Amino acid sequence: MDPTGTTLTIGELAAAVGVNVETIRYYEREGILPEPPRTASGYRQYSDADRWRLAFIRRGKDLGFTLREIAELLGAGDQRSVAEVQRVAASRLEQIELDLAELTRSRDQLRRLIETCETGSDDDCLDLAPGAATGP
Amino acid sequence: MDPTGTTLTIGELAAAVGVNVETIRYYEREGILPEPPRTASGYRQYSDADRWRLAFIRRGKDLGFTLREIAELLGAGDQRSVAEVQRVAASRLEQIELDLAELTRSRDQLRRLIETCETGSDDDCLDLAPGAATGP
DNA sequence: CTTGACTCCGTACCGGGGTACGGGGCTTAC
DNA sequence: GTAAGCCCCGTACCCCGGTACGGAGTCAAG
Repeated sequence: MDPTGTTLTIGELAAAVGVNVETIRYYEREGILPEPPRTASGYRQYSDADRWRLAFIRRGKDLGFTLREIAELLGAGDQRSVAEVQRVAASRLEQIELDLAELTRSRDQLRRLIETCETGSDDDCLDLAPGAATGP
Repeated sequence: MDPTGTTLTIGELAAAVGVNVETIRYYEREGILPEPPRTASGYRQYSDADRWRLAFIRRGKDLGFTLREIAELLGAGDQRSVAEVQRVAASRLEQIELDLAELTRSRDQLRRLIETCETGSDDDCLDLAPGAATGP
């Protein structure tokens, strides 16, 4: 099947990009990857453009974009614009900053809890509670 | 029903702790809250100990523990120990540090991407790609 | 007594991102 | 020709922490 190597089977594409075959089918179902042409016997035939698209999706995921955002970026075919990438990236960045702040707060609270368990009262430690009422 | 106020209905407990009624039922199903005694007609009767337990769960969640970890901490009734709290807290803290590191990496990558979109080549921006091949 | 708010229960569903299964058809190398 | 290893498809299931639904029973206030 295509000994010139200009098209890829789903398994070859998966291996090339480092993704599960089922994942590719899932992306297709979700409309994130377009339906490729098929051989006479129904096998999917992927092109280099598809390989690029899939790698793009991976990069997007690594940056923390959701599949919906990535779909949006890949969205209207060649309508992808620098402005759109900037907009989505900025919005994602904003969310990350929020998540970081929250996680940092949790981290600090946890550190205080551990400190309390080491040097404070057992009751406070067992309550997980900075300043709460003592247990039952 | 119990005008002395020594027990709480599920709705009262929910209001007292700031939680949805369905959530309490869910916690019970999951074994995180014990099954309370019932009135003759089947209504759940919660005690102050339950109120404390539920508040504990909330605090635990705020600290980022999973419900399983919280169940573990509440686990063997009064077997809760300072050592156990420290162990679970330390393990959670470790995970948080990992998450923070990963999120920070994403943030930095995103900042670079936005920078590229502002001042670099459009192709690099549209690839989301620091140093990748250019698109189709 | 009636009305309205509360409670009961089981079950299904949400989002996000896939993974797994199973019974069949195709291709390829030996 | 035959066996291994792909690929097809639909469907169900995973985690997590709940939320929603809907019909029936119960409780308190007026």
